[in-house]
Amino acid sequence: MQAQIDKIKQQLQAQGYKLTPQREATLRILLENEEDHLSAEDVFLLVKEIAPEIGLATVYRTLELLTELHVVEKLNFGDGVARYDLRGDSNRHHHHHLICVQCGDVSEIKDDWLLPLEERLQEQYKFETVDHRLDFHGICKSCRAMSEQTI
Amino acid sequence: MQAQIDKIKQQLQAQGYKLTPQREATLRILLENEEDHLSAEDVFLLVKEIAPEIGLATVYRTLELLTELHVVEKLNFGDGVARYDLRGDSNRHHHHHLICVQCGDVSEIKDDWLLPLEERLQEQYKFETVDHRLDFHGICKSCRAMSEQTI
DNA sequence: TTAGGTGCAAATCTTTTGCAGAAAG
DNA sequence: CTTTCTGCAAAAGATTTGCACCTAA
Repeated sequence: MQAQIDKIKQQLQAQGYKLTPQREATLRILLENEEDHLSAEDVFLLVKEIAPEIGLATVYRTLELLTELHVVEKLNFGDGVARYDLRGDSNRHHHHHLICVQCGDVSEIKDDWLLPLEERLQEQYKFETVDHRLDFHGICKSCRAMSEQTI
Repeated sequence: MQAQIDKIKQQLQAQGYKLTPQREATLRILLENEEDHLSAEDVFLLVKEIAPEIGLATVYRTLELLTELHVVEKLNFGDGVARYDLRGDSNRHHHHHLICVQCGDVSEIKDDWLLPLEERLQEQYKFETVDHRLDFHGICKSCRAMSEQTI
C-alpha cells in the first residue's frame, strides 16, 4: 500500500500539491476499502478513526482533488450522495456496476465489453469516446436464491 | 400530443391519482421538450410560463409521481441536479447517452446493444437484469470538427 | 519562507415536508 | 363529499466557501 501512496504523492507534487497527514489518512481509508463505494460522509467517519482532528470539509476537498487527479472516480447512483471509487492502476476504462434493486448491493465486473461498441460509435456517430459508464439494475444472485426458497 | 396526455391520464386514474391542471401543464412541457434533459428547476421555469401560479414543490411532486409511473426516467449526470427524461412508449430499455465533455451536449442513441451482454450476465454472474444505463463521455462530432479546423 | 492546506462555521443549493386551504372525481 | 393536491414557507441534507490560523516542502 505504501507504494501506491508514494506514487500518488508524486502525482500530487508534480502539480504543486502537498501530501498532508489528512490527505494520507484519507488515501489509506480509500485503499483499505477499495471494494466499497463510500460517500464523503462514510470516508469522513472512517478517517476520523485514524485522524480524529480532520474536518468534513477537508475530506470533500481531498476527494475533489483526487477526482481531478483521476485517482478516484466520483459516482452517483441516484441516492442523493456522491460516492467515490478508487480507479485501478492504469485502466482508462472502468469496471461496470451490478446494482441490486432488492438489497441495494453494488458489485463490480471488470470485463471490458464495450470496445466494439465504441468503435461503432466512432464510425456511425463520429463520437470520440474517452470514457464510459455502464450500470445494470436487477436482482443479484443471493436475492434471487432467497426468493426461490419462498416459492 | 393530446393522445399521449390522455393515455397518461388513464394511467394516473388507474392508480387513484388525479390529472390536475398543474400536472397537465407539466406533462405538456415535458412532451414539448422531449429531446432535452431538463432539471426540476428547468421544468419549473418552463411550466411557469403557461401556468404561472405553480409552485416548485408541485413540480418536484409531479416529477416524482411520473417517475413512479415510468412516464419519465430520473437521471443523474453528476452535476448536482437530477434530470428527467420522457420514456419512450413501451421500451423497457433506455436509449443511451453521448455526453460531450467539451460542450456539455447530451445526445441519445436508441440502439439496444446490450441484450447479448445481459445474457452473459445472467449466465456468468446469475444476475437478472431488469434495467441498465449506459453513458459515453467523449468529444462530439461538432466539437471534433471545430478542433480540427484550428490545427 | 511561503504557497498551499486545515478546521470551523456560515452559506448555498437541491430536494423534501408540514400544513391549511383548494379542487378533482 | 372525500380524498387527493397545491402553494407556501420552513426544514433537511449534501456540498461549498470565507477566513484566520497552520505546515509541508
